[in-house]
Amino acid sequence: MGRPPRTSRAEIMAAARRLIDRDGWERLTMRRLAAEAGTAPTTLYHHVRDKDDLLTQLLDDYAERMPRPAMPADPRERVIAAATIIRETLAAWPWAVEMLTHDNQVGRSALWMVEMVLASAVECGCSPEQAVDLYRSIWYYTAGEILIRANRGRRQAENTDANPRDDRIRAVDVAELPQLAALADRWADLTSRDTYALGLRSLVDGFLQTLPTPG
Amino acid sequence: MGRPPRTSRAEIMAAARRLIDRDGWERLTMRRLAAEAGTAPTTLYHHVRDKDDLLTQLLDDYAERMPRPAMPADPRERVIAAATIIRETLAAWPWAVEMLTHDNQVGRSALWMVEMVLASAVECGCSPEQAVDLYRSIWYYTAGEILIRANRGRRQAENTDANPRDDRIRAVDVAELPQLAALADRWADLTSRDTYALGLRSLVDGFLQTLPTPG
DNA sequence: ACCTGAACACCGTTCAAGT
DNA sequence: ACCTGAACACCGTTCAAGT
Repeated sequence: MGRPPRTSRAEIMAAARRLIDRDGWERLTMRRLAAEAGTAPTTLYHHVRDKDDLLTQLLDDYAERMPRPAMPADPRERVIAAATIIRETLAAWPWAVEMLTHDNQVGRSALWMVEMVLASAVECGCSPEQAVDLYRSIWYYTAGEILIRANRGRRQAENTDANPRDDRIRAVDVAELPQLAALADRWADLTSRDTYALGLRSLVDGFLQTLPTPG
Repeated sequence: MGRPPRTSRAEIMAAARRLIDRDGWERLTMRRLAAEAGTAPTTLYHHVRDKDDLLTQLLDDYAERMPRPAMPADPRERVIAAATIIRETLAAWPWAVEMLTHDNQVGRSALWMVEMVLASAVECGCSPEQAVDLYRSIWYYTAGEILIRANRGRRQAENTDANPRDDRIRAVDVAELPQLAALADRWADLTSRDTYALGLRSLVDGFLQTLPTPG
């Protein structure tokens, strides 16, 4: 029962996706993955170099599935739109961001979005160098937003009556920290709103405004 | 030899700091920490609830050591200055950011910096809600920058001749990705520059510019 | 060629037992 | 009260042996 390859790369990847979607990204271990794929843990090492290699391949596969919707004609709006797609794609799979900050390569199949930001920025009047600077600023902002938001969600799930975490904000010294004290009650609400678009637009507008207007 | 407490919280924290500074944040384990502190791993659990608790205490201690330099008079410059201090403080200890995105509470002793941003933003003409939005945008940008930069450094160290990682950018399709192709040779240089201040200023300027000018 | 069990060198944490 | 060894339930990875 078994001379032809019984376990394929595709099967392993599919099992990994199932595992992540069902149990969460942090529960993906080689041993559990092997169980999910129906093989021995050691067999996996015939198809991937190590766990890092597995994750990289997983990420590339995911990036390939990313939608490539039509882009607005206005270049500035195109920068915004491209960033928003990056953000929405990654927000749906926040583990990918954790991966991206660790193995910081965007993956071949996501490069078209980097290109989109760069080309649009140049159309807005940026030099190539400035385009890279803008792209990097947007990426920092986006990666930070997703990471923090993802872990916020996870923390909220754990935040039972037994271990409340917001006491620090609540018990704030009114004299020394008046703004925080005044906002303490509304802090949870205020920080749970989605303000990604607002900050993104501020960043892009603020960056482009320093350039000489074309024409 | 041993009825009075031989191991104190302070000793454990000092050992943890030594371990992190010497071997790096990812090498901090309960077992290694115990060895460094000269006790049994199980003894640690008398002084901290679990590893997460240890890290939180470690972070609070660190935040307390943070400098509180004089702030500029101009409120907009104060926003910039406060953010820059956050960034510089955390950049010196990047593991803290990783911690912060996981256990997303700034720590009591860092709250004065949040207050600084909020109060300055209000002085710039923000409503309290807008001040929170600006603070959050800045925090996303800052956290992302530090995380990505920290892991960039780590990756560079590992990037031997044997496993080059920049091939993706180099082997880019000139027809489909012209901007990237044109920048390929300079990509490493361009992305290693420190552009934190530039992006921060863009973000703050872009945000504040949408407000009605006071006076 | 492909798969496997046993083994190595680790983790965080609990708990009954020691002083 | 404070500390401890043994143990539990895990990790990623290697390697010699099996079909």
